[in-house]
Amino acid sequence: MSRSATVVAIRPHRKACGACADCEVRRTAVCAALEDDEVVALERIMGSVRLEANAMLVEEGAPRRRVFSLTSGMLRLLTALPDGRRQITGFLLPGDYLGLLDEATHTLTAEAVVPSVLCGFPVPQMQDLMERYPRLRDRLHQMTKAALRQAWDNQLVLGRLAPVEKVSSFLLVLSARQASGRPVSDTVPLAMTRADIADYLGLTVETVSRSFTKLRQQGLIRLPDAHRVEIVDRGALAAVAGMEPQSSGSSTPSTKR
Amino acid sequence: MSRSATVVAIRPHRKACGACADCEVRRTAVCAALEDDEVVALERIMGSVRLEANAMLVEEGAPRRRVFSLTSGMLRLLTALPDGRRQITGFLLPGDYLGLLDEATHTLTAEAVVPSVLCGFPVPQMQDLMERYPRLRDRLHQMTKAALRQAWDNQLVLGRLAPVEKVSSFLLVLSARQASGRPVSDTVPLAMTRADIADYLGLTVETVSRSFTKLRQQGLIRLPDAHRVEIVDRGALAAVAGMEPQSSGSSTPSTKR
DNA sequence: CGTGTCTTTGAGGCAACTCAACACTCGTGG
DNA sequence: CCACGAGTGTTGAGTTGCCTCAAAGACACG
Repeated sequence: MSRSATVVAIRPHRKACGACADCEVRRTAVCAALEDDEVVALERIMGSVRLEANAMLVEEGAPRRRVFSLTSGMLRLLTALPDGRRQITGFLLPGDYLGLLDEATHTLTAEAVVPSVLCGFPVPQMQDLMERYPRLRDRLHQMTKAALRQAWDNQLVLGRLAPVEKVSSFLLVLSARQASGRPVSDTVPLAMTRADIADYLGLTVETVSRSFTKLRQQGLIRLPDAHRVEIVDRGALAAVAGMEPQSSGSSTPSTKR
Repeated sequence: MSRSATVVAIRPHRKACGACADCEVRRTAVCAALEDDEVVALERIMGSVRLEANAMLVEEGAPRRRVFSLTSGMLRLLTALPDGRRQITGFLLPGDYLGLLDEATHTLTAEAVVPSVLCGFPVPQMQDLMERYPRLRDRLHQMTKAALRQAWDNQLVLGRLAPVEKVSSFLLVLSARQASGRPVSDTVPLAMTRADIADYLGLTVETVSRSFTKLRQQGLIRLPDAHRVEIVDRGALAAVAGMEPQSSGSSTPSTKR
């Protein structure tokens, strides 16, 4: 079993590897709410966290002592049932925030999909900063709303889309999110495993794999390797994802009305 | 077709039927953030909205001119696919807020499940008030976080629970929400139809009906009539809902690991 | 070059969906 | 007052498609 390589080095973030000023996500993460001269306040309470692949950052139910901002890598957020079933609620990309819900304990487990780096902030001090800089609080509110939007979209995907549709939707959304600003590339890197995709979409690994194969056979995507997807026909993929009527070919996804 | 009886009477809320002061949801809705003497500001920009059953309040994509607070009745929030499939994202109970996401257009369709009454607030004036009363904005932030929590829970339900588990979970959550403060009653009124429940849980009406029957036959619930459920064995119901290990009887929900 | 993990593909079973029929409630109007 | 029809809920029979189980290929790592 490779899963599980628990906590991690938490270094008090000295000016070691370049400050916030030249951070990759300076303009997209929480800190985007602050001016350059204000960010130092954030920097002062900040700790740096490095995670190896599959390392667990926080576990569901654990006390919520710190909140995090992902600077590089990818995290999966998940809940697990007693019998082992998993539901991945979402993937965190660079710039995303961990700890939107200010409850006493974490409501989701967070694990690294690939080696990742985060900024960690002690909760009490973060609250102080939020009072001092209202824009910081506003930014978190805004990120909460974005997360809610995503969660609502996911409910549609989970509840009403057929497997092939789910995978199509997943690819399009991931493609758009990873582009994030830059023009969308047609090559989408899939950092996560099929098992993660399955647990995100409410399917099994086999069904995910078969769905990829179907999309490839229909010429909508190419699969140079298991962790890279080339989107060949974006329009058709969107149509399959159930985002457009487009009664084109004879493709018969499944459950309709 | 009874569905669709579009918009509604919007009266400029005179002091007709008692002011906010003696409102049912005065202490649970958005307005709970304001003192009695501050609420008048809210009252001044407020309009009253009455909906008959199945009337549509706002449609997905329509410009978001007003936001609402539900005072009585029940609303369903949903998205529909071009081919007619529906996913109900959630149900609004008295005290709940409609318009948490401040986007230009509504992201969800809102329809009345039963005759309902709401307070409506023009968006620009509401924003003014939020600047004047920060606690109002804080309250909305808090309600957004609660909604996010719910949406995350729903993802687990939709993605990983078997039909009977879904229905059990639904009953328990609804029971808790409708109690809202008061001690939870074991009799849960179901205002919505089986079709609504199905579209909420990602099932068909038949499967929902059969799930109710199973739970009844196992003695976990009683069904005095189609729209009232008596919870007989809360613990067992929670166990079925996948919230506890409890390897009791021979019940075999389905998809496990 | 083994070993373990991940991915893909195949075969088969079972559960949820589809289709269909019937029971029930509740207005409406004869 | 009762017949009627529409809407809703339940139950049954059959089918489809996803999951389960199994095995082999692909790939990374030691």
